[in-house]
Amino acid sequence: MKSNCINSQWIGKAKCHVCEVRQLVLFSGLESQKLDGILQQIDNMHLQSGGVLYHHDSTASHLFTIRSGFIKLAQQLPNGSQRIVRLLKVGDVLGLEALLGDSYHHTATALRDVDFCRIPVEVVQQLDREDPVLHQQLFKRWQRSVDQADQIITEFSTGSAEVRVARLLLHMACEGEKDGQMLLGREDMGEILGITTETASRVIADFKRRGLVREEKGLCSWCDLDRLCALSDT
Amino acid sequence: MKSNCINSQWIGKAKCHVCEVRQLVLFSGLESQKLDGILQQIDNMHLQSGGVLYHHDSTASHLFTIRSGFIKLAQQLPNGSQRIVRLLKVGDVLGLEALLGDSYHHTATALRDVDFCRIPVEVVQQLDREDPVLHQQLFKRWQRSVDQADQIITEFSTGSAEVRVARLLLHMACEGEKDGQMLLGREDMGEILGITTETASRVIADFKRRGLVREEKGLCSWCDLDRLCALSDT
DNA sequence: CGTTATGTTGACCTCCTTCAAAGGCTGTGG
DNA sequence: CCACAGCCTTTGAAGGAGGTCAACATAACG
Repeated sequence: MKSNCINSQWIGKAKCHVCEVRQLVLFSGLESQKLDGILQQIDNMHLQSGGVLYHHDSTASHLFTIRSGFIKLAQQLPNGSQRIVRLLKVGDVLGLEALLGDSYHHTATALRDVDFCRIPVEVVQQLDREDPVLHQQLFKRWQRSVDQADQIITEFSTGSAEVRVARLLLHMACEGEKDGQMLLGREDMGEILGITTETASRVIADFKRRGLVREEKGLCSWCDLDRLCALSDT
Repeated sequence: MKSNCINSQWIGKAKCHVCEVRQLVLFSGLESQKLDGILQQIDNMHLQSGGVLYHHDSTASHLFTIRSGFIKLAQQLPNGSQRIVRLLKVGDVLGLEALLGDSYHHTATALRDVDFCRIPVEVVQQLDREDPVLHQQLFKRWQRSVDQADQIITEFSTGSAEVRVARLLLHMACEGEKDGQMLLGREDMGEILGITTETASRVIADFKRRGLVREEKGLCSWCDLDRLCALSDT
């Protein structure tokens, strides 16, 4: 077990130059020789569904980049419940606030088994000073966080429950892996969409009856993108 | 009239070294001599309530920083209505996406008369390359955008209408000017909180009857912070 | 095989939306 | 100065969507 990652499993040192998501991840713009120097500081790790990468308010010492799987960022509400504020997938970076010396602003939890790289904040800070390419990459990642938050507001917190669920399914279908997109648990759906677990369940069950989606052990084996799309901008 | 700012009024060249919000705005960390060189490129402008700083999807050629007043950032929804995704006040920076060569991601509108500075993106890009202090400032501004978006999700898009309105009033009271905080129009409230204009009106009217707030020509002349606070984390 | 977590469904009731109309404030023109 | 238009706020009535609470089903697991 490593600090910061609770119950995560260490896989090995990062191999960014042969990484299949090279085009997506943080160091995609760096030249190979520059890259080699820093690889030994980056850990390639695995965490199973439900595992926590970091907790809200804990000291932010690393940035993370997702190699496979999904991660949710959640914040605690004053009344005790929690709200999911971001849904992250392959190529996304989390923990940028570490660069400012802040504590983490969210609790990051794996929605299914994830592979990710864990990068010490000092490594990124140093590269940021030296390399204008990474520098610009960081701007892009930050902007991406903003855009994703805006999406949660406009798509997932606006409109009827039915419409929100339809948008979420479309989102997962587009962003998801090719073979059978994952279907979120009803509770997670509720916390993303600002509705109750029961309502999420009712809508999904209704969609299944209407033949809009088919579910096979937690996976969405098929869904009618056209009709969902039509629903989503009502 | 200047490009990008519709019906805005030009006041003069920026005088960052004597700016009363110096501590807040983007260039607060720069040394004076460095500052002098760039001031002639920064315009100090005024826009009256309802005026538009920039439109969604228009070419992003400037960043903006607010010297006084309030600005809302809104996005169009597929069905035609709009949703406010951010509420900006003195010291906040908007239009950061310009640094990435994007178009603006929102429409920025003055909620009341605003003074702001308009900075060409090239100026910031150049300083960003030369000055590590500004560089770090930009990270901070981007993170602030993220935090503000998260706040819209957790505080303004979660809970009952009453609770949301209470949180919004508290937000305006804390962030607002000292002498009589402004009260938003009911339509704006609705678009921030994800409720209808009528519901916003009903809640405010009810608050007034219960003695939680007093309104005098668009200004909130008084409000019971304690009771609002108690309401807000229900 | 009981236990626990998760999904589904029903009944009821509350809160919010919708549609409609009336009241108030401001600015404009006669 | 008054009348009127236009905009925003307020209020009412009705209906519906979603929340709440509870029961039951199902699957995973020790």
